[in-house]
Amino acid sequence: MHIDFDYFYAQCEENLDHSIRGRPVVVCVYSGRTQESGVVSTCNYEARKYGVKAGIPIVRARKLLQETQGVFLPMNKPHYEEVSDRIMGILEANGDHFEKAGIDEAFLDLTSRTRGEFREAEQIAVEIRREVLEQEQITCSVGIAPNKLLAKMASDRNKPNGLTVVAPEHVSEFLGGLPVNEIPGVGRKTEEKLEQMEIRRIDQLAAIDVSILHQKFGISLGTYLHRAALGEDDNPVKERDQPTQFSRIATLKTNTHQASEILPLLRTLASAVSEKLAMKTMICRTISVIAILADLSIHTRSKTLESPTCDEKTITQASAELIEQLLQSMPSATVRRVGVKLSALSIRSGQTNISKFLPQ
DNA sequence: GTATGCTTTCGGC
DNA sequence: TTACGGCCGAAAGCATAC
Repeated sequence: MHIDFDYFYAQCEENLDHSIRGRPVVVCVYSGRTQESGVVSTCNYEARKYGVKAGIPIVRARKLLQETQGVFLPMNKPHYEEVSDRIMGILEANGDHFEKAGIDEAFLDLTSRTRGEFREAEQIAVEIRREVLEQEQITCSVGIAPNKLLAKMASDRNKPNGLTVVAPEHVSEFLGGLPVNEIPGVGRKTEEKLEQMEIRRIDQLAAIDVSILHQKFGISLGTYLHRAALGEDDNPVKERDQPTQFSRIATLKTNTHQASEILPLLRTLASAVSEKLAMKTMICRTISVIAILADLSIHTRSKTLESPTCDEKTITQASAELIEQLLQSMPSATVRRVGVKLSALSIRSGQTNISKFLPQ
């Protein structure tokens, strides 16, 4: 089973202020560069009627909603995380295995508690939706299917507040007429490549020889596309353990190539992400910087340490060196946004190094 | 050639 | 027609060791 919280951030905002219900609600990420610069994070369905959607610039959403009583709100992520955590608790209690797949979605494996009976899974879905609505006033869309891939595609079918069941004997009719971009992982690039092959629907993809897909997309993606088109997926619902990376990214006031104009913001980001690492009592072995240029192209440079660290000075210093290195390697780069990413994480145990075990 | 590890890019939400 | 965030995880691409 896949559970997706409907237009989650905007629904949280509707619950914080009931007076905005029924009006277009747009949750925004303001970059701080100018009054209205930034993008739409998500919006409710009233706003979607006018063409507003995640990822478009805020100024464009303003124009689309200029004739309406549209509400524009800044993102309040800590609040959404609190609501999400409580809902995840409800979900976890209702499955044999639970997997959080993002702030607003999760998978449950119900195989053993329903003994594979889809009607029983459907009853559990009804119960879950009632409980989440009662406790948190959040509606969800749910997909029930033989595996994670199909469950996710099923939850997408009837949004918002939908419940879609795809029993094993209905898999091919469910997939048949859908466009290829309904397959998770098929974005604009893969869609275009398939379009060139005149493959638009999943049933057309299913009819293609797997060796042709290997040739066009490589073994990994080719095999995935072939199996997905047949509704095959054997990934288990698996509890996600520790996070694998932390990052902080922000937009510069003005674009620049000068390291001196980037370093103050970069240091702030390095400090913030170091603090997050320390708060989680973790250490990192790899430090990366990310630069997004004026043309929105993304470039990164990274460094892997001999021994992992959580030291803010070390992380700040490495970040500064990496951005200098990136700027030198791209003499014409005009930077718009910068970020710092920490990865190769591990849990910090009692000792910070092994020196006391080495011979003197 | 295969396995492994590191760097960079891609894509979802 | 343009406009344009901040995260995350995974895959791709490449180098090295055997």
